[in-house]
Amino acid sequence: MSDEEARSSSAPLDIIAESLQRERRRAGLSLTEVAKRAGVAKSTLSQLEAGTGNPSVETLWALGVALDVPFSRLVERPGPRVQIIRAGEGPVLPSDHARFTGTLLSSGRPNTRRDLYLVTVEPGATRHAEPHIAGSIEHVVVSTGNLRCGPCQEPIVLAPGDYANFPGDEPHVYEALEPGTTAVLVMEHI
Amino acid sequence: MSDEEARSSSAPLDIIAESLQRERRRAGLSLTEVAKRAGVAKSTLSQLEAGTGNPSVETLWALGVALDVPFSRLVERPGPRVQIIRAGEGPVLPSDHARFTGTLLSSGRPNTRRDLYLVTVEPGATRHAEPHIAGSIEHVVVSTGNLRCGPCQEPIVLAPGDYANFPGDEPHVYEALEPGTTAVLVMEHI
DNA sequence: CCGAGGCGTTCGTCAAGCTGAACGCTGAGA
DNA sequence: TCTCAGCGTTCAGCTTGACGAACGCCTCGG
Repeated sequence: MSDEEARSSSAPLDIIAESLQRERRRAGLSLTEVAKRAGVAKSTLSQLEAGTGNPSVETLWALGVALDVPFSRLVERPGPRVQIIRAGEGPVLPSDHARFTGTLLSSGRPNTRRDLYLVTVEPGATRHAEPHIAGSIEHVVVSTGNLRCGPCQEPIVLAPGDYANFPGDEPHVYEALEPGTTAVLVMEHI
Repeated sequence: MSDEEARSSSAPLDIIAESLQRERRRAGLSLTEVAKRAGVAKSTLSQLEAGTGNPSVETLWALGVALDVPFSRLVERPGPRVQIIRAGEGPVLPSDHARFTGTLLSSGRPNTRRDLYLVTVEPGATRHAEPHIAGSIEHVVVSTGNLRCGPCQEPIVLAPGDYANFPGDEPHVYEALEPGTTAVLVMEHI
């Protein structure tokens, strides 16, 4: 990339500059006011919003508190808007067992932190899932049927409406106890 | 808090110190190696892992890249392990309409970025939800019944298994078209 | 018409983060 | 046993971020 343009994605400092200004505007606050609340010099904030400067964590943290947004909102870029996936549509997870289907409903790009699946499981075969990347957590809400799932050592049984979460970074199982078992799976990558 | 102890939660610099060391160990890398990959002096990294120092964003970003973890992993604290909430249990969302109940299944602390709800809606009343904090997105998967939901201007109708997401930071509605309508709601705060 | 108050930017000064070199330490290998 | 390579820590220096004051700009209100 040449110089000033097309850098609208990569550099963290530019993302911070954008985020800082966006969040401040949305809060309807003046630069002066935010600087005062955060306890940083307004000159510092001015430079940060201009993309100049390389804030320390303490400075950025203080600004996050003053703007009342989680820290990570300031260092990452926003996303799209509306999506619908009808039952039966959407990309289907490749599965070793025909009795297990997982449909990817929502996924962020590589550095995103949660995937949303609709899974259907039929009795007769236990799906042994290999561990995913470290730190991931799986959240399961059963819609219909009964599902045994969880870490291999300590699986749990969920009925419709039941919810559980467990580590996804160690071996775990999915097994239907009734035909037509469906569940919503939120795979969270921290 | 007195001095060194019990500070295991608040200060961002301590969180960073922990995270940096944890991620480095899990990657099986030496401090020297990580510093080299990230292009920062190993003295800098040493101080950061010791909790001394207040890194700039560029430095921390480089370390995140070198460790191959998302930036936010370094500035936030890990979580618990396993949880189950049986149908009917769990804290219930206060609602203006008796015909709408939302049960909080999973939530992080204030700075967390997604809440997981099980909602049940009965026909007869439309729930007008006030906008939540900016940037939030709502993901809905219908378990049973039929649900009309979405932004006030453009609501959509979902059948069992259908999925949709829409901005949660503008007015939106939930309305059941059948008795016994239930859905899983992932409220994502970016 | 013009002074007051707020806004965001720019400039010198000072403290603090980042650096590279030197240090003590441990373990493998001749 | 001695050596050497690699580890993580500590120490002066230079660079740079954060600060406060002064500046130009705009909008009210007398």
